[in-house]
Amino acid sequence: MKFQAPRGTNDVLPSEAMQWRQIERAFEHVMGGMGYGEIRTPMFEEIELFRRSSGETSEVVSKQMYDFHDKGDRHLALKPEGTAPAIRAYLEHSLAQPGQITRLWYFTPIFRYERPQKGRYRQAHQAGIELIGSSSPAADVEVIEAAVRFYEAIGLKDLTVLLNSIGRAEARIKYCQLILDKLSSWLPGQPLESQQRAEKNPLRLLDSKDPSIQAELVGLPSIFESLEPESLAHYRKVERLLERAGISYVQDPTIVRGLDYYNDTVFEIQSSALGAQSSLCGGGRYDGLIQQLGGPTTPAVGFGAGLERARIAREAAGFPLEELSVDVFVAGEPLTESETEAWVRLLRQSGLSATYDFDLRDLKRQLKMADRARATFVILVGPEEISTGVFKIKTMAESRQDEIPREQVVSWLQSRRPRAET
RNA sequence: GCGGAUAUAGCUCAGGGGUUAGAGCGCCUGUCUGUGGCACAGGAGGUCGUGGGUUCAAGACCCAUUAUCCGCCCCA
Repeated sequence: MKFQAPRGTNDVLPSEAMQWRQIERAFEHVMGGMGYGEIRTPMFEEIELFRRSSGETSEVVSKQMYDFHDKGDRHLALKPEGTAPAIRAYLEHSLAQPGQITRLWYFTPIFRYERPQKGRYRQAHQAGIELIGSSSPAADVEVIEAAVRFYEAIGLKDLTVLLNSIGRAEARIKYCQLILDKLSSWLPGQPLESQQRAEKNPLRLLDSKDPSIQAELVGLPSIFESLEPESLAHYRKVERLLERAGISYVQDPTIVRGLDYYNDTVFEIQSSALGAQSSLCGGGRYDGLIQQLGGPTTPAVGFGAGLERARIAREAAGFPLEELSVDVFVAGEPLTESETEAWVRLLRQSGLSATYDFDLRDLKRQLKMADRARATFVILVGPEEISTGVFKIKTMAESRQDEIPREQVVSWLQSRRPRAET
């Protein structure tokens, strides 16, 4: 019996793990710099939390949750997204202070039972932020800008920010009716799939790839004509502030989001490197969610970013996998075994990474090992060095060798190491 | 959940019923006695995804199953 990782899950091996750490660190750094604090929430929650927040009819809740009953017969679900748990914790611990703004970031695995594809997995990782307590368009823009700055920080270019407004519930209902009216004579003969879609969320018909639907929708007025004046003004202000921030965007009426809690501003950031799963990140404003979860009426905005997709896009953009490396390989001889070990220990305690050959085979072989291990330096610890107190240090990439007195070795290495620990 | 493709060495891939299954890269060893990379020579490594079936004979054909990829759907 051979085991393999469950469908739609991935092992992350050391060289790829380094990419992950860079991405996570960049996220933490960007969000920290904007005044966000980290929040960590459990891997699973009461299933009801997600039903109440994302909406019963959303695909995520109705079909894709990993849910289970525990031994106490609690009905739980592995979290399929990051916002609802963060808000739950925000309310549970009374982080809310009247009139104050709360900024949170998180990094979490998420779970969805879906058919896997590149960029779509059953366990994925999501990083996101929630800006709670402001209804200002400036808050929307801060959140969008945070996402953009994060992608810049990890070196991704050629991204597209897609922006839309879906207004408030009443405007949305009105607009959906418009869509249904437009399709009323056409819909009855259509596949069940389209009909169900029309029933659950007519807005979703807008981003259908079916050309016949698109043909039917020609001439449909823009959602902006149905928006309440406040929503429209909010949207226009977001546009102006984005321009002022130097963030280019494309207004896209097909961005409607799959989770029910959004209102007004919705956005996605896309990369062309990702095939069908082109969305790197999605978010928007959710002024009704906190009340829905039992809190006071509180406006909020946020986004969730898929990190697998960020990593794939980064790889497609030509970022190579990092090679594992060590700073120093200590080459010794059987005669100098204890001194060799002592050097390894000293270097490690001095903050340099160091390894050596346990078997202390011949020098040629040890140099080869050092090469394989991508050591920056090799220090030779032989009888000669020990008696004279002057050590030979090879800088591998430059094939050069320096002779350094014992007491200067550590500082010599530290000052020449390519880059400090990241 | 629907449609399609793929699975052979650590990696990328050839082989399409008939002796001991191949290449490139990687890995190991030697040429090389305190000096890596390069070159040359040699070597290790495969129950051909898994389980059944057809056949004198299956890596190849058939069925099932698992996984990955592409499109739909959905979204991160």
